Amino acid sequence: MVVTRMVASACNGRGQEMPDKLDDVARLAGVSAATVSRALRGVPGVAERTRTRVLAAAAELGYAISPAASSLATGRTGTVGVIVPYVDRWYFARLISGVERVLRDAGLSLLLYNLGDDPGRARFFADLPLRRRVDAVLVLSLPLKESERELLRGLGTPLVTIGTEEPGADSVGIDDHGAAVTAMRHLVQLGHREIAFIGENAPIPLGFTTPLRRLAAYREVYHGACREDGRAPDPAFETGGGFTVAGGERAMGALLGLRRRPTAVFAASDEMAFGALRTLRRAGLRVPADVSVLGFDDHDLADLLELSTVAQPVAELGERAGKLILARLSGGKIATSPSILGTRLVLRGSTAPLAGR
Amino acid sequence: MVVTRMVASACNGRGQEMPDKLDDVARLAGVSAATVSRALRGVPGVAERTRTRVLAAAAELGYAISPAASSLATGRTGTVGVIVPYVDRWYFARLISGVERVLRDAGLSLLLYNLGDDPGRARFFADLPLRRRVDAVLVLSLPLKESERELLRGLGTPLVTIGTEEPGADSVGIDDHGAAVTAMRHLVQLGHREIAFIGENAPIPLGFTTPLRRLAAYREVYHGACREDGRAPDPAFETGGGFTVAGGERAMGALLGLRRRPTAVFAASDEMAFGALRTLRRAGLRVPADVSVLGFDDHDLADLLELSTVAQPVAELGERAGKLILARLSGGKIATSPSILGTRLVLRGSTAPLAGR
DNA sequence: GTGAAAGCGCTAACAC
DNA sequence: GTGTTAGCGCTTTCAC
Repeated sequence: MVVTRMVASACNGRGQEMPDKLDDVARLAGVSAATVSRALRGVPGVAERTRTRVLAAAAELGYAISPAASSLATGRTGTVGVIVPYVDRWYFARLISGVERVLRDAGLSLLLYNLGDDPGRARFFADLPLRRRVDAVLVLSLPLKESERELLRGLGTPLVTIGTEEPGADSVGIDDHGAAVTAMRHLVQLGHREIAFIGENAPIPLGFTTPLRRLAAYREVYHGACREDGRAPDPAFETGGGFTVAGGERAMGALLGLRRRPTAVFAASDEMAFGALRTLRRAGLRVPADVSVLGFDDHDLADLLELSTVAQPVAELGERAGKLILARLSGGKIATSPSILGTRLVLRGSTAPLAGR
Repeated sequence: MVVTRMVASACNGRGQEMPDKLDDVARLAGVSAATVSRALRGVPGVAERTRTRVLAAAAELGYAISPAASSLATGRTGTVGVIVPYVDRWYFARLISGVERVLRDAGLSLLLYNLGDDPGRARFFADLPLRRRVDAVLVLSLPLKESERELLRGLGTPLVTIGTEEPGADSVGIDDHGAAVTAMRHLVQLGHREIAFIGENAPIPLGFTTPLRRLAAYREVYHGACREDGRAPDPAFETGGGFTVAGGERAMGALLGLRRRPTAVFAASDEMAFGALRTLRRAGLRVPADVSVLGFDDHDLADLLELSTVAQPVAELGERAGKLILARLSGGKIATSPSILGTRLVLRGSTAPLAGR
């Protein structure tokens, strides 16, 4: 009978069911619950022999501390909340992946909150489901309204952001403006003067600032080039693609409808650039012979589509943010915020010198 | 001094710091803690007037229940654990997005566990960090070893899977085999006989079964077609691409190196098909004139790349799984498992009739 | 180095 | 309907 039961109960040879408590381990190890607690958490003040004995007992029972009880007693949760505007876009998925890796290595769990649409965002901040549920909060590429920021800070946990800077938060990001300027200059150096931009449509749905910074860089360089030539910049060259392939397609379509057509296009994301490529192809235009296209991100498929782009180290941004969290959590000192990672221009087949005319 | 403190403590005009307790609300509302608890959770047995009074008091204090204390008392956590092999691949990110949406709507939180590599996977099952941390577990497209399954079932929580069937778990998925057969038949009907397959390389890293089912369908149709013609199937036509673009590129390269070249290729994922497209393009071969390519998934960019493919409703799979979890959690009865969602063949520009020779 | 006891903040019986 | 009373399972002084 016993044998049967042991086989049936599987998994570790003992008929262990979930409800094992600290005291069970204590009894088995012949010590008090307090000692077990200390031993299991590796805090100093337990004799080595005792510790090993406790560990053995715990292992035998397949025991694991109850996070709820532990967190009630300590106030710590072992969890970090990650707030994102999207999870199924390349950039965000990649970011999450990077963050997750370092949190996991540190033994922390990741609670994922996707804001969804605007009502969803409002509900999130009204309910604040991560309140008292996390030890730290990470906000991914999502500029916060002041009220939202205050709510998050009111949580009393470290706050880290990627891609935006918020007072009271550590942040990691890239030099959006500088990278975009470099990209634009590349187009200008190729001889392009009629350069269009595909960025975000206003009003910006979830309030990104990134597109704004890239737009500013675009204007800086494009207007500068126009000025040198004594021509007027064309405001119709500033379009929005909503950071999606379909949006990029539409934006490019609009640009092709202009009397004055651009000879080069700078898209604030690769996905929009992909869309632009498609519209161009369908219109029978060749890239880069007829139109140069430059993206931003270095999406997994940019290489496949021969897209020239600005590469940013997305996974590393996530990892860096994760490490920042770990540092804050362990009370370590933080290097001067924000921490900026490098980008680089990756030239592939979608940009070329302006064809002489 | 008091004023200074209140200002410093910021955040909502009241000097409220995190540690608000049920009793504070009770005192303010002039009722007992038990009543507050009942009112806040919306359980029946509280007079309407009382409830509103309590709600008002709670709102005034900006009070929210402590999840840790609540979960210690009830045993419920309001959280579901989602286990994935990858988070930054299109299919998984999409799945997660779908699941998250329904969990969020139901007020549940999502704890994300990315297994990472094999050691990571081993560590995950050794530590089982979600133990006692979640009310249910969802496993995404990840066939479990028996020991792993038993560990998860030992958690005593509902177990739901997507893309795999596990004893003791509810599951949702697609008819992989049927969909792949349909895809292959399409190629055969186009006149193709030399059809290659890009699937998973053995040994399978994280143990997918999906590729196996698609491979089986490939063989069934391809071998059948060969038999009719009295030719021998070419085993070299079965290649592995690791479900990545780069893998697909390599696999296609290998296929082009064969003396007997395929006239059509069926890839078990769009990403691998993308890679194949690229290799073909680089080799100077035209798609579909020289080689037809058929994918599987209907990735966001399949449309962009004119890839014919088998569309599967990924987000819906996630949503369905989420709903299954909600049903289990509310003790509802579950429809006969597994629940299979439909797929459809999407014909775009990458497949065409075999050019007459 | 180890144990006893007092919470952590909530919920669930059980009375009233 | 509402209040009282025990816990839920751990951590943490404070003694020893």
